[in-house]
Amino acid sequence: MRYHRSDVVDRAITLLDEVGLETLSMRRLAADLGVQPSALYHHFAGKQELLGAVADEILARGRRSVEVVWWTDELRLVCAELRDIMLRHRDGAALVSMVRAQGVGAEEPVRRMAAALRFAGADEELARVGAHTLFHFVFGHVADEQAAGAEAPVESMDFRIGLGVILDGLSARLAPVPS
Amino acid sequence: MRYHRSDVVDRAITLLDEVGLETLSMRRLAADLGVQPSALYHHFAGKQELLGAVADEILARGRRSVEVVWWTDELRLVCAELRDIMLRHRDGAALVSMVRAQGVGAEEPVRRMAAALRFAGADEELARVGAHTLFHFVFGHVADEQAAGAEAPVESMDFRIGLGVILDGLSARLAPVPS
DNA sequence: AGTTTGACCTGAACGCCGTTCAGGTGTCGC
DNA sequence: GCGACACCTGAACGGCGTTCAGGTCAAACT
Repeated sequence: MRYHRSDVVDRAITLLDEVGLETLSMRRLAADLGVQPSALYHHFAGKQELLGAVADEILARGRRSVEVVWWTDELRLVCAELRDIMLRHRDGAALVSMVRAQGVGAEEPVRRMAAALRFAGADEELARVGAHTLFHFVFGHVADEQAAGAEAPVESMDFRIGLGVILDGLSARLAPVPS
Repeated sequence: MRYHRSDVVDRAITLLDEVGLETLSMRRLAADLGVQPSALYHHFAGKQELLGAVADEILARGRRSVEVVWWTDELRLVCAELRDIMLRHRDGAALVSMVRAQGVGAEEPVRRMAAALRFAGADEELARVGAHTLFHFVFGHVADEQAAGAEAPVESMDFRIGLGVILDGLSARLAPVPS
């Protein structure tokens, strides 16, 4: 069989769901494709780049368009959507966090949150800080859920509460109480 | 030379600062101590346990007592202190996050934050959620700083702002505006 | 139609890694 | 003096990411 870059990414995602991030190795993925490990290096410079592509593909697959009603609702929806996307794949949150921390992809979530904040009237600084704060909350929280191994609770109360806390804090900086 | 568990932990911390988390291997640590790799398994069941002990030691070394003035100041101080501790060691935040996520140590920061919140009048749920939210913010933020490789800015504006956002959100749930 | 290109792959090797195990050795309490 | 035990040796196992020189085959070009 002969593969394209996207075939390899697809199979990597399937394998990720089967065996988890820790067990997902170049050799294992190659064996799964019926190919020598060295063949993968024709498509990717290394494992980091592969995982970056996997993370970006996972994020791209979950895109939904959101009707904007009110900025805090929009951010709430974006965060809930990101949580759903992560919960769709084993170790999804850990993967995306890792990839973003190493600067090899997964920049879209932060960009989206920052854009929503700017749209809500935040200045550049607050948009940047707020987006990172939300990112660390959402992905940290979901990574915890997934590491716990438990099946995803249909609705996590803690997630809603924590998200509400941050949004309230942002709210106070965007729409200060009239004097 | 003959070593105790604590000697190994001490040397591991020094080596961590020298070579970083990625390069800190059992074999390298053993070579550094002038000992066979297998010797380490007399002190620790595996690498995870070693890293857990290292994280706990790093956290223990940074303990300061804090005079409580007002709960939001206390939390601000605790978070700033944790940030300082992490910045003292290469990849400190990444190490502690990893160790906590895998449940092999580093539970004190969350416990301390939760205790402070309970003391401020939070119920069990808000204390738990608030503590995790703060943890993910502090360690996520510092991990980003350290991954960027840049020397630690003496004072990070973004850290203060993000922390302020979360504390404001918590504040709203602890001391609701009088009607 | 014949030739060339280049995408995709092979097979072997290199130097790491964490971990296990059977057995040695020296120090400390009795 | 002696036994117990904390600490270590030395060798091996299986796995990892990565490199490299070279092979193959379909598609594009003349």
